[in-house]
Amino acid sequence: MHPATASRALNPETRILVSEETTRRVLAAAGELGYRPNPVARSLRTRRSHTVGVLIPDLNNPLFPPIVRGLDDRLAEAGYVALIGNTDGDDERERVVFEQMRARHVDGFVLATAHLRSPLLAEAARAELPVVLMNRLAEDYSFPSVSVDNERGVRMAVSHLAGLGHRKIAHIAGPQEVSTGLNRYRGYLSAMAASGLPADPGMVVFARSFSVEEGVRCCRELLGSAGRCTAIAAGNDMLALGCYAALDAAGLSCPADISVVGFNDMPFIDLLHPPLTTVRFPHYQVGTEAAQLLLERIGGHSGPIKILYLAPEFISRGSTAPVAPGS
Amino acid sequence: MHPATASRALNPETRILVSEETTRRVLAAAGELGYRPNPVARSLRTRRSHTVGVLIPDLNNPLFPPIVRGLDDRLAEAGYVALIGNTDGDDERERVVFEQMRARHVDGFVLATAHLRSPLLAEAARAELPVVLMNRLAEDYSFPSVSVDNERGVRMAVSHLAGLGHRKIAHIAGPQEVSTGLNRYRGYLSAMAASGLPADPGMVVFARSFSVEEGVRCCRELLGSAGRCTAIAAGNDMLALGCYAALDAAGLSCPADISVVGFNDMPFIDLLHPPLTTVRFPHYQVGTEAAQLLLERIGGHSGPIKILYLAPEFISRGSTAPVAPGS
DNA sequence: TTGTAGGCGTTATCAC
DNA sequence: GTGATAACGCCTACAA
Repeated sequence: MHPATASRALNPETRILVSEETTRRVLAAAGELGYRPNPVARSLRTRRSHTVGVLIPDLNNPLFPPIVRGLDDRLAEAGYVALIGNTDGDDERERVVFEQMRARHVDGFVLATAHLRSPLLAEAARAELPVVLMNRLAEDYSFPSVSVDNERGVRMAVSHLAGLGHRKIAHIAGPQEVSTGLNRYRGYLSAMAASGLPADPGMVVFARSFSVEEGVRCCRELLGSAGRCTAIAAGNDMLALGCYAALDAAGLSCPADISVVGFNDMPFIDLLHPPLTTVRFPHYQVGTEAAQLLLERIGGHSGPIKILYLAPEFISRGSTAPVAPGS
Repeated sequence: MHPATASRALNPETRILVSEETTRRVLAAAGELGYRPNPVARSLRTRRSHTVGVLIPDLNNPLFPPIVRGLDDRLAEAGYVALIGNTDGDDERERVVFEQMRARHVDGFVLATAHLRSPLLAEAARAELPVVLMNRLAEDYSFPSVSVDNERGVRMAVSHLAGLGHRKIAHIAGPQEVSTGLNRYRGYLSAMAASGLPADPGMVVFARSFSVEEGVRCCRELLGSAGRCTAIAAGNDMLALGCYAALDAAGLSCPADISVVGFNDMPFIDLLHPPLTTVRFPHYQVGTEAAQLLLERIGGHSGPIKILYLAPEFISRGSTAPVAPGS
């Protein structure tokens, strides 16, 4: 037989070069023999691995599973697979995993882990590989990215609280080296201004990480300060969970004494007592859109860099209530 | 230069064949040039992709992220990466994903998705590829596997309830085509016998899936039956969550009216009201051990097939209480 | 439309 | 201890 002809017949892209009759026979034979083209050999020849690297802090963060599924599903449609790397927010691990994936000749990267000033971004730029940021933003527009409009999300939360009569609205801000932390903080400031509420610096506490423990610590700090707040807009649901615990420990009740709003709408967060009022984040779509953007770049699309924002949705549940008359 | 020699020097396994001096020079040169061996070419030659396929039902099930991290971490140590495939419990999707991974020449599989009578297992056997079952069991010992001792776990739950004075202990059983569902049901039966409690068939309802909705349905059914139970041992935490909802809807309180025990100790399940009493499952270790078993098979280890059970741990929290005197 | 030939980067197997 | 050579399976000029 004629291996080259068979190859042409097997590959949908080159099939037009082959007579229908031959194609038919080749496909039939391939079916009989259970023939499967070897993607390794193909990769060696075409220098395409049909593989992309995905760096996230930690798959155990409930934020990520739906995002990863979105990525995976869209990538699979295009014949790609994702290699997932967990970095635990550690810069060194991040670098190592990135290098290992490069060594495996991934066709591109989706980074959900980059600190705003991470050396990884410079390295990625040098690599001249397609890179898409997810749930993070490069402020200088040097990389395509997909994220939720965090500022708008927090504004929705704050104006909801203001609408309930709250004036002393505190914010537990996430880490400011991370774009979500920074932009939600900005959203808080602008929302307070827009609602005509005073921007009291004592009403903001900065968490060192998006964790329950930090939420507890920050909430405790807020409770200890003079002129106590009547509502808390937390940087995310984890921090809000910390508030629940701290309020409980302080003998305060949510929402009777203090209202709490989260951000993300984590799975099962609606089952807590009280069910958490929060800002929903279209996790799955963040994944599919990031995959889409990356596929476009991999496909040689060299148009302008796209910065995609997905709209957040405000979810009103039981953790917010009108301000108590006494306050 | 001498490509073959360089190759030998670069590969730790064959380095002994090369003089120290040469090795030193090669490594130095490689360092200078930023040389990275191409794993694709290596795979083509050695027929090893250093890649393994992992099939799970759904990454969004909170059970899986920690398991996958365990797998990933152990595999990474050995220079392997995991390709994660979500099958959503669909036999056809399962087959397709499996085939695609085979086409990518994975070196082995970790299956967490196989129904007891899934055609996938036969296919896997035919493939003569190393396969490890995770959180599932092949009853005929034809595959290595890692799972929790489900029977023992449920026995711990039931004897805890019996110790609290409960005699009418119901069970919401998971799907019986899945080994976890089946074995936990068996555990319930044997525990009831061991505690000298009657095995009333009316006290068992079978869920069609491990989901909150099915938990609601089954719990409702239990509540509707005569001689109502005073405690429920649910097949897993999701089903227990369904019980919470159904009890709520029926105006009953947990644990005052009915005690509930789950299985898995899902993340955040301790934050519910009441915090769920459950059986902990060492998720991460299931992942690392499955990876270990697979690596052994891939490494040509051809000893007897290992069936590994990890011990469950009983976690007593607020959803169980002594039986009410009136009952 | 089909055949031919060379090469992708690595390593196994010789021979030296 | 090192060099030469072929081969892994596929793709793609180019020639026929």
